Amino acid sequence: MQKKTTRTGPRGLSPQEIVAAAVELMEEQGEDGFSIRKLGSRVGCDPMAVLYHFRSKVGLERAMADALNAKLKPVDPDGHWRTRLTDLAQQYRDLALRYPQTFPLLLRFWVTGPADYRHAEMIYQALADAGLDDRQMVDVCFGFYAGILGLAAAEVGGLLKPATSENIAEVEELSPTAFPMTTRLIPAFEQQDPGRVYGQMIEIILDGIERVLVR
Amino acid sequence: MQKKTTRTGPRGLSPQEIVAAAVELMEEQGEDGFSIRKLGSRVGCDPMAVLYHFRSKVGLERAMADALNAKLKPVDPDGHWRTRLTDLAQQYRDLALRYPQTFPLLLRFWVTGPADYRHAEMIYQALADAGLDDRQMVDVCFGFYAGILGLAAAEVGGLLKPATSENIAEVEELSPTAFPMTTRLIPAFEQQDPGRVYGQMIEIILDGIERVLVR
DNA sequence: GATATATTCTCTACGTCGTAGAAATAAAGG
DNA sequence: CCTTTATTTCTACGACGTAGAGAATATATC
Repeated sequence: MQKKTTRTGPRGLSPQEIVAAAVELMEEQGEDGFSIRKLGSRVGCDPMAVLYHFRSKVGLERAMADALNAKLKPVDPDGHWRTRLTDLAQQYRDLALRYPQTFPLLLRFWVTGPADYRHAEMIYQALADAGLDDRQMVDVCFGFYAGILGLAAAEVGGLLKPATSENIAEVEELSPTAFPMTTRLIPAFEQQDPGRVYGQMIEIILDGIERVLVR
Repeated sequence: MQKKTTRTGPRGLSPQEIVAAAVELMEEQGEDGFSIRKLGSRVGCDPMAVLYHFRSKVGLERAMADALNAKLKPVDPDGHWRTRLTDLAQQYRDLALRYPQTFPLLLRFWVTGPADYRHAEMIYQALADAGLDDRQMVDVCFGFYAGILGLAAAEVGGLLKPATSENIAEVEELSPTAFPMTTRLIPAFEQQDPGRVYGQMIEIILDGIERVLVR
């Protein structure tokens, strides 16, 4: 009779490694192809072992989001406040570009874990250096964060890409009288550059923050 | 013998009504509780009839997103450009608050359908009135849209809400030396107001747009 | 060392899901 | 009438998340 080869009991499965494998799987297969079962077979354990560590699929996804968040590096505290916020914003963009499939989780779980506090603290300090008062700091911090995540998510969603020829064809179908601006801007659509849009928008927000002071 | 009561063949099932019922179902049950099968039983047809009209669940979700988008009303074209953009931004906020479960679809399908063009045209015209050149108009339009959607999504995600006592307790656990700002701002956390954060951020963005001109 | 307890992992099974494929019905055009 | 086309239903399949029970290991207590 065949002896059962499956072994149970503690094997030192590390939650961190599971999360890392989960992010990898998500990037390879996308949200639709991502499942606890596939993840289990990838890390070589029963699917239920994953759930034991994270309680549910949602719990795992939360952990994945926090793992992404934890990849951000502290900004240089000696830089100008604008430089620091720009740096942080660019880090979010880079994160989104490197993990396009996983990044949207950050917009499902707006607060994911301890890493959030570190980033918020950086933003608060930058805004304090900018001269905002306490209430403004809190308001602007959350607004800034939400705006950045929206921008980064839009980029991985493909909104900021230069228009394809199909896009252009679609726009050319529009009535020039009903859509005078849209049709006029066709040449500009083809020359869109996600990085430029992103950077431009960051500048706009930082300029706006500066003007909070004089209002 | 019981006569089969199920009837097949055209019955005048309208895609629009299906989408409306889908949004309703999504609002009642949330994303997890939302399924084609439940939707079918709600509109009184076989689940596959739904798929016939929308090809797939994703196709249906796209249509739902576009249906939400189509609820926005044109802004008064005679208003100041700032008023128009503020109005539009507030409409997105209202939409998110009224359809919190469905709204996140807009961040999955960044461009959903024809309604998008109408909104984009409004933004272009406002930005033209603000004095931006063609390239700036396109860049800022997409950036503005992404930022607004991020803000609205953050609000329905609960990021902008005043801190709960559990939040506060969590922050109080942080080291005051490692998190000087965060701990200092505790009083401000309790007095957060989503509407104020949202409005403040819109102002910041509009101020920033204005300053694009003088750079 | 022996025993008890807690932790970690596997197995089995259940209900639900999206949807491919085929068949049935109705409407429209000849 | 017949043929074609557009709708709707039926059936069935594989995959999914996870509850519940049990097995194996580690750790604590004596």
